[in-house]
Amino acid sequence: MIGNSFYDQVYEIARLIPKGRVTTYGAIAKALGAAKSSRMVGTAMIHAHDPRLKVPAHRVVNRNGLLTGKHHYDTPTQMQELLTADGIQVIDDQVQDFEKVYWDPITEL
DNA sequence: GTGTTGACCCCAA
DNA sequence: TTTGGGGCCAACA
Repeated sequence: MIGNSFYDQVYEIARLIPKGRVTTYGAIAKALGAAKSSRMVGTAMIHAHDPRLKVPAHRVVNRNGLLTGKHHYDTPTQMQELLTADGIQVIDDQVQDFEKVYWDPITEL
């Protein structure tokens, strides 16, 4: 059963994020035609914990490339380690070379 | 049913 | 640099 809710659209795009790349909440919201609803993208990610969704929430960061949602993981380093495992350098909750690893769902999709 | 909060973003002073 | 305001809307008390 595939829903068409805003959340499901967010999850759909999040799954398309290539390994070793990241995107932002705002970019996803904008790609869905709801640029001002970027907040909802973040809220949706909280629900993304459900393993059935298979959403790589760790590849979604805020506009500054900062890991704002890391506190929602089991451990404060979980998100950072997942990104590092993807080949992304993360120092002090900040994605390094953010411009290079940034994946724009609008341009790339 | 109302009020507050929040993994955000943009703009102004 | 920090602070404040507006917008969006789901989840929660």
